[in-house]
Amino acid sequence: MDTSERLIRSTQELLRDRGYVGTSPKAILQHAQAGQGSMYHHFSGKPDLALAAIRRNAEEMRAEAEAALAHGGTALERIDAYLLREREVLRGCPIGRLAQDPEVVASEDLRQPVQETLGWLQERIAGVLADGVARGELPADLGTGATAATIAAVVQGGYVLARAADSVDHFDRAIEGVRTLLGAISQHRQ
Amino acid sequence: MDTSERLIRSTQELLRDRGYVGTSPKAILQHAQAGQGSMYHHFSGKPDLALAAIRRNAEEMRAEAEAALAHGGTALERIDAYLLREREVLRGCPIGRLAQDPEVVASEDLRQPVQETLGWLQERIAGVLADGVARGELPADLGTGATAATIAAVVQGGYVLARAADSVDHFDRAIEGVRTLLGAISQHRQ
DNA sequence: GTCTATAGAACGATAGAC
DNA sequence: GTCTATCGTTCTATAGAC
Repeated sequence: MDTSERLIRSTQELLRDRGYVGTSPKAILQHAQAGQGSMYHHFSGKPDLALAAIRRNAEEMRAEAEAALAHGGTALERIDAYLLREREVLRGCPIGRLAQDPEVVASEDLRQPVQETLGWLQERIAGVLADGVARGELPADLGTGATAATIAAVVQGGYVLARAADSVDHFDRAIEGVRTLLGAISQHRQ
Repeated sequence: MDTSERLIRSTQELLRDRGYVGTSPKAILQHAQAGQGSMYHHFSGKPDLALAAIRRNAEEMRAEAEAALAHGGTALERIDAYLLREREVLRGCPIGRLAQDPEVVASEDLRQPVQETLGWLQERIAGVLADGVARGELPADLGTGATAATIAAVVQGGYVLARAADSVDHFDRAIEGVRTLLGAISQHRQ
């Protein structure tokens, strides 16, 4: 693996674990086993390298979400596949994490991939729900956009509750709650 | 207002906006209009002052949540009062914010009030839901604990989605979705 | 209690040799 | 492309005068 790639991957890890303000170039260089010169040869500075790493994290998260949501079955089975997919819960969401970082939110460039990815996720979930409505699996008056936002929020909030309690159970419990609510509404269809 | 109080309140503001790793003693002192000596006279250092500020933020958040949840009416009306209470959404949750901070999570002392507050919140919501079940407003087989976790997670996740999009609408949409789901289940009672 | 001065380390970035 | 040396600043904390 070349140095540029090692730098990006190291930054992905550190951004996820410590956020942007909590990640120093020095820490990245140590993790990537690279020298000062390498980083400033391949990237213009910390924001540039971080942007590359955030985009990579965004691609990966999108691919994993898509893999779950593209499954066959009913709309609810596809949502379940997404909600129950494997996650490193206590490390937090590599993208959602950054929405809480003051310098990411303050920078149009750094925030853009975060906004795009979470926006895409909600639209993708809303599409799956709309399929379910079209097939008569879900009530016709289900607000697909609002429900999709709720599903995405439960996952993001689940990370928060789990990290606060230092326990994956708290994530699982929030997911269980929303799955129960969704299951009840599906049997409630017109 | 005395200096100690000004230091705590300034730290409350900065912790909420920038987190623990993003907040320096220097920034606190400027915000509080205090000198270097004052801070180290009243507090042993950054962690000590941060702990005082986190506890204060926790008290305040708890009081505001309690005010909403203690309202009269049905269980769902009380949950609604909580979900719809005024918030500075784009600033994020003063407590949930800290669950994403690497140094808060790494310190037992700093994480404790975060864990306690979010734990209390979920128990309080679960209690309101249990009241609703006892009164026949909600289905007997509602998992009150899991549902409470979901409600708390939607709020925390709503902050994340809103900050990512730089738009309060994204918070409101997630809240709308969970209110609709809860409303449907309440008419679904046995 | 509050001030200024200072400490040693880490911060993010640049320079210039190889 | 990568290295080491260095820059000016900020970080968190301490010292000592007042």
